[in-house]
Amino acid sequence: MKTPSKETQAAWRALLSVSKSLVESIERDLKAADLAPLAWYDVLLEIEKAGKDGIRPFELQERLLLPQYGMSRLLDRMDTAGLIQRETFGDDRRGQSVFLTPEGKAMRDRIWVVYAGFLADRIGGVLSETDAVALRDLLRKLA
Amino acid sequence: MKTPSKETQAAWRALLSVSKSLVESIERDLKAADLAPLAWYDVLLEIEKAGKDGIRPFELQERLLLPQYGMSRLLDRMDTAGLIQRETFGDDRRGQSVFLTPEGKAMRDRIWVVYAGFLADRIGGVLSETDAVALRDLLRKLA
DNA sequence: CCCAATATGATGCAGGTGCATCTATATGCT
DNA sequence: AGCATATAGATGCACCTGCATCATATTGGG
Repeated sequence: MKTPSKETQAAWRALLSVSKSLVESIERDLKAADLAPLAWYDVLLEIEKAGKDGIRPFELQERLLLPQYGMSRLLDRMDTAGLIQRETFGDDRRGQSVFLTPEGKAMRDRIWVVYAGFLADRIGGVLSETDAVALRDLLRKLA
Repeated sequence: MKTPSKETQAAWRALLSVSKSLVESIERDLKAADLAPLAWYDVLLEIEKAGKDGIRPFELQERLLLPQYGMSRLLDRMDTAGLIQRETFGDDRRGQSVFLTPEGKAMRDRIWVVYAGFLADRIGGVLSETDAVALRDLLRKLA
């Protein structure tokens, strides 16, 4: 049987526990500030980056690594919350294009205040620029 | 507003996406082999490490970073699946001690075959020992 | 000794996720 | 054109998770 080295196992355990702790931490911060969760931020950001033509749900799925049904329901909730709009368009009547509402844009901005603080504090405050680059490079090897 | 550097943001995005992808990947492998999910493995391992006296649920919560109700229900399911046993004991009649059944031990062993292969392949195969140590150290700074 | 505070674990409810499947439209092969 | 296949997105169902709260047992202060 293939057996991973102690170093491999230690790196993996650190990866699991650190990412879990950090995600839970930022999610708590967002909830405490009455803001939407991280997944919503990612969607809001992608839509905003897409610009005035909006973006197709299936493109969002691919970029954010969500399953199709997951994105469908996430967009449902964000729509209900008034943060996005979905419009069918003539080109392909199966599809739709997703846009931010002003409230969606405002929500992204408010989340970013908390999120940026978290990143600057919990990551920027702990890792030097050199460390951050090294970490990113090591993680990329795993991708 | 505090703004995290580009390097900080890139490291964070890599951390999020790599840990997510790897976890989904091992979960898929386990499911494909008809085995229990990762969280179950962690519990089975901790119980086994605890030895013949078993382990208390609240100790499992602390070690595995699960909320109390999460561990309570996880143990319910594992009990129903016949992998563990819970016994109340005289010392503190609020509490209980958790033990592996033979099936639980067997499940842990079978999961480890898949899990070890995954780690050796997807991490050990990609990172040198030096890389693995460096990654672990960088992640520890974030903990 | 008694009562408030604390610790251990369980549970009702609302909401989120995975899986399979469904509907509707578009494309391609003959 | 006609029909099989593929693509975009929605949804029913079972299960899982978070939150609040509960029940029970223990501890500590007066």
